[in-house]
Amino acid sequence: MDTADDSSLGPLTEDVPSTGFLDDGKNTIGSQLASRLREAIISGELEAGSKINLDKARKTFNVSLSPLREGLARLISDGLVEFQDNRGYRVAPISLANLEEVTSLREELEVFALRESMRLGDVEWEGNIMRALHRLNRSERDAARPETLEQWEALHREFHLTLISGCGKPLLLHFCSLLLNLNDRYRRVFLIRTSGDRNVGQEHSEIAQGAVARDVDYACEKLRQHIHRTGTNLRNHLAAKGIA
Amino acid sequence: MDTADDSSLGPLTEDVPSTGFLDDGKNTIGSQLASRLREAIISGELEAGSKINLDKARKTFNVSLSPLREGLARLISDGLVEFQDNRGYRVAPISLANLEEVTSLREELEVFALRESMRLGDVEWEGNIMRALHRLNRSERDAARPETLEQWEALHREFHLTLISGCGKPLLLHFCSLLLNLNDRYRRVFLIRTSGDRNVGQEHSEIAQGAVARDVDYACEKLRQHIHRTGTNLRNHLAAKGIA
DNA sequence: GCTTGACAAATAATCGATTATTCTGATAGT
DNA sequence: ACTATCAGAATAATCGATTATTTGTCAAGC
Repeated sequence: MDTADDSSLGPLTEDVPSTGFLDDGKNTIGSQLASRLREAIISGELEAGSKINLDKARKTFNVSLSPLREGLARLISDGLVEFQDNRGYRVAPISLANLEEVTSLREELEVFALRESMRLGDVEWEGNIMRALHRLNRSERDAARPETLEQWEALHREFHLTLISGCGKPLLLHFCSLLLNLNDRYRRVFLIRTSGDRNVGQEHSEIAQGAVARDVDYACEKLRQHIHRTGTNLRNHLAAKGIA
Repeated sequence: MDTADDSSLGPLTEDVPSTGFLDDGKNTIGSQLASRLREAIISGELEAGSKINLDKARKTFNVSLSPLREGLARLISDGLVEFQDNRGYRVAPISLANLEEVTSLREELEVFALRESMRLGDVEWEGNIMRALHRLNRSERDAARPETLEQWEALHREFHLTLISGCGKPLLLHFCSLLLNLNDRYRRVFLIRTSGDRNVGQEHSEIAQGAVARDVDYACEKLRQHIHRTGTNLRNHLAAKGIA
């Protein structure tokens, strides 16, 4: 039980959006690998805690060691990969404790960032929220079609990041983005569909409405509850699968 | 004005504490480089914002590209180095805005971590604080002898991390450690000696006393003020040097 | 039976050389 | 003069091979 089952990881063919020009920094093999691996980990394609064998990965992706290490190194910053000298890389493990920390820190940091955004955000920020909300609410999650799940996840992530994008604190945004990554991995791996007693769409709407209306206490409390509920929900799913 | 003046960076000879055994993970060249470079950046030896020329660095440190990139990649996680595809690495720039964010986030995160530590920390945690405080207060900062500054910085960092080490949240500790790194760079570069109207030693003592006495509001407020004062102090020094 | 040590296989780290990309600055055209 | 273009230099990225370290296995000794 040492090596990840990477059977379904095809060779990398990054889907460049072909917006025409403007090199947005996904050019090197190392970068493409980082994206590919990030997706593989968050989606659960690479099992949490499993060792990443460099030689096998090299063959799987048809690359040399250098860009492979490069890509993996970046995922360390994301908290998705762990590393030890002379022992190589492994997919960051998951645990109840980790999930609870991620949830707790999201409540603390995302709410703080939302508060700051409401203090500092301008009209463009408001507009971005409404757009992100609309796109998210229009998106459908069909468990039968994985690509819709991926799409929803991307829009959901986008919504949460947009909410706090007005805070003017790059480091804080970075931390939140990181926590969101970790959180999304739990959802994608453990949550096929959201629990029945929630209307997640409405929760998002309430947060967004409160934010643009600058009702600080309301919006922050709604966001906190939203995060907390997701945490509780996920915790139950982890417990059901016997994960400590 | 593109390339860092790395003239004073000697070849790497990591001072292994030679505690005898127990490989604590500083064995590879990449790791040693990471330590060496981290120190060089925090101490200001490598100028903020300067480009890191791989070829020159390779010669300076007498290493090959692979471990050099490896080491630099780790400093990206620390927020001390920035990277762009095909354009290489540069020392993370400093700015008033960044200092203010670091200070603001330290107030938020370190105080939160202290509160959690006071809620969860055990007697060992208390003991560690008293030890760290004692060692810090015994250490002297003599501007004429750089090694005492380094020593003080290490102990100071140790004290702050120990304070919050009982929080049981590895990710939070990681964030705080990172912010402390960034903060220390500002201090080491801009602050030869602490401003006259402060008794930093007493501030540390008050925080520590409050923490072990579990006087949550007192300790947290003292810590917050401590961080805030340092921020203000540093901001003045930056402003005096005309840094925006 | 259990530990210890030596060897071999597997794996990670590093190197030197090669390829790809970006930067520079000289030149030609407007 | 000013901008655009292109060759050559500088620099970053990648590769394939080599070296170092760890892990697994098995036999000897207790």
